[in-house]
Amino acid sequence: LFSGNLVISSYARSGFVDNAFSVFSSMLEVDSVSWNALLGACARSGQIENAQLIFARMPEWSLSSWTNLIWMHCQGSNLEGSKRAFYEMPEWDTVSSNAMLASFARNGQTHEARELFDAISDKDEISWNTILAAYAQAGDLTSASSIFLGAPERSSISWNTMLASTSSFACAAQAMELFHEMAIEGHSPDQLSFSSLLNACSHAGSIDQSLLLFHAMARDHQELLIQSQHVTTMVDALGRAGRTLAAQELAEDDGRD
RNA sequence: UUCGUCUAGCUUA
Repeated sequence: LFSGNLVISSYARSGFVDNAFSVFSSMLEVDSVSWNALLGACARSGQIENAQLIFARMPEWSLSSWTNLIWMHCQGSNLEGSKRAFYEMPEWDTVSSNAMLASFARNGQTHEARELFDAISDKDEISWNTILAAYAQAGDLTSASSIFLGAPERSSISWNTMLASTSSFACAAQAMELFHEMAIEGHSPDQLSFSSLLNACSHAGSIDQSLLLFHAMARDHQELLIQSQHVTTMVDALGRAGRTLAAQELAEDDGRD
């Protein structure tokens, strides 16, 4: 049973829903973990019909089952679906509330997100990061900053959330500043931080600044390796700016066409 | 590590 569940969940994570199904049906005995793992497999791969069938057939519903539904509808930007599941479930915990919070955030419902956030009694780091993301995605940098500063702790995810929002809703200089503060506070910028920043520069129209930054990345952060995705971003930015020659050079440096 | 929740861009367009 234990090992069967382990196999189902690993298939679920890799997106092999069919395999998860066959393991499930071949098991002599299943429990609620098996059912939830199977439900999670469908939810993750967006098989909404199947997920609903499984949900209906499950012998019992746990917090995990409901949270899977909320999360699935969140991924599909189906706010009503998330809310239906959330309000139908008998009790809430921090994880299910966080999932609902994410759905509000993704669908731009910052007020409802805030109400729910305030109502969560045991807020964890994810609750804070999710409400932060709600404001960040809506471009409300003022509220985002106050959440960011008010949170009990700031992880790399919090920093990246702020950085991404600043990159798209404020100016490149501010994004750059955050980027440096992040490092000073002991959170190494990662691939996400870089692409936000590159994007900020290219949207600011300062292609030359992007190029400088790009080369600085290669120099100062070799431990991150310049990933081809960044090269792609740069090439695209150059292309959009009509700098086809520079784009070509960059692409060739990277060994592509 | 037997099940559920948080961040960007690019691509698919």
